Amino acid sequence: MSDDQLDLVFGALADRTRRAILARLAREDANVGDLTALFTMSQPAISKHLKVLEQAGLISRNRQGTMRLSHLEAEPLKDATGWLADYREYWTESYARLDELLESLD
Amino acid sequence: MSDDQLDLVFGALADRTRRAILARLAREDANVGDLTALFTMSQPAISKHLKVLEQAGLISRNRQGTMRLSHLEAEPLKDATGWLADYREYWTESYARLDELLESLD
DNA sequence: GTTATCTATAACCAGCAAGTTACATAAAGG
DNA sequence: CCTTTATGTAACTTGCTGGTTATAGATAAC
Repeated sequence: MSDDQLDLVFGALADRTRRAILARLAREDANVGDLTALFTMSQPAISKHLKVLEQAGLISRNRQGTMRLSHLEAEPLKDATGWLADYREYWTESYARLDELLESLD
Repeated sequence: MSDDQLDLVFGALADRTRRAILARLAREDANVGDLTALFTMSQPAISKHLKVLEQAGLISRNRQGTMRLSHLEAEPLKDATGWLADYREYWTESYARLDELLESLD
């Protein structure tokens, strides 16, 4: 994954509103109105966040009537995880398998 | 991990210079001069990046004579990976084990 | 074609981020 | 002490981020 792409992905994840949007989209696709209702900010603000997420490749969007549904595209999250994984040997539990960590999060 | 902490960690990772600093520190601790030599920017700029990394918990620093050694603290990277892992079921290879991905990166 | 609904865009503002140069501070050595 | 080396801090500039309001554009319904 290129530095440019990592800039976009980590930059997108650096905002808690955008992380919350991703969490919402993980459950189900949503339109702009749905997402706006979740936060205390204006619809244009949400549209901007969606644009950032789209440019990072984290969501795709398609029209459904007058609405535009946002859909989670988690592939870049995998790539970001891959980047982070290079450091797993420096974690405290150096030799614990990562999926054990993952289990512990459930 | 708190939203505040995730803001700091992902924010720190959103800059390629800081990612490169982490990559360097993964090999060996380094002082500010060492790190400055790796980039085309001034020493104060590097000191600022180190401050950001320190506030995110990604490095620790201790004096060694007139120098200050930066040391990688990868625990927050584990936490960030944990956050990302919640989305692993949405990745294309939905049911591939994450450690298989990790192997493929070596 | 008018209207209503949903979303995008434009213009603006405040604050922060990332860099600079100049200078201050800390520790070690003669 | 005075100097040298290494690093931090202050002040400043530039540009981006995240929000706002107002308005424009696209689609569906009538």
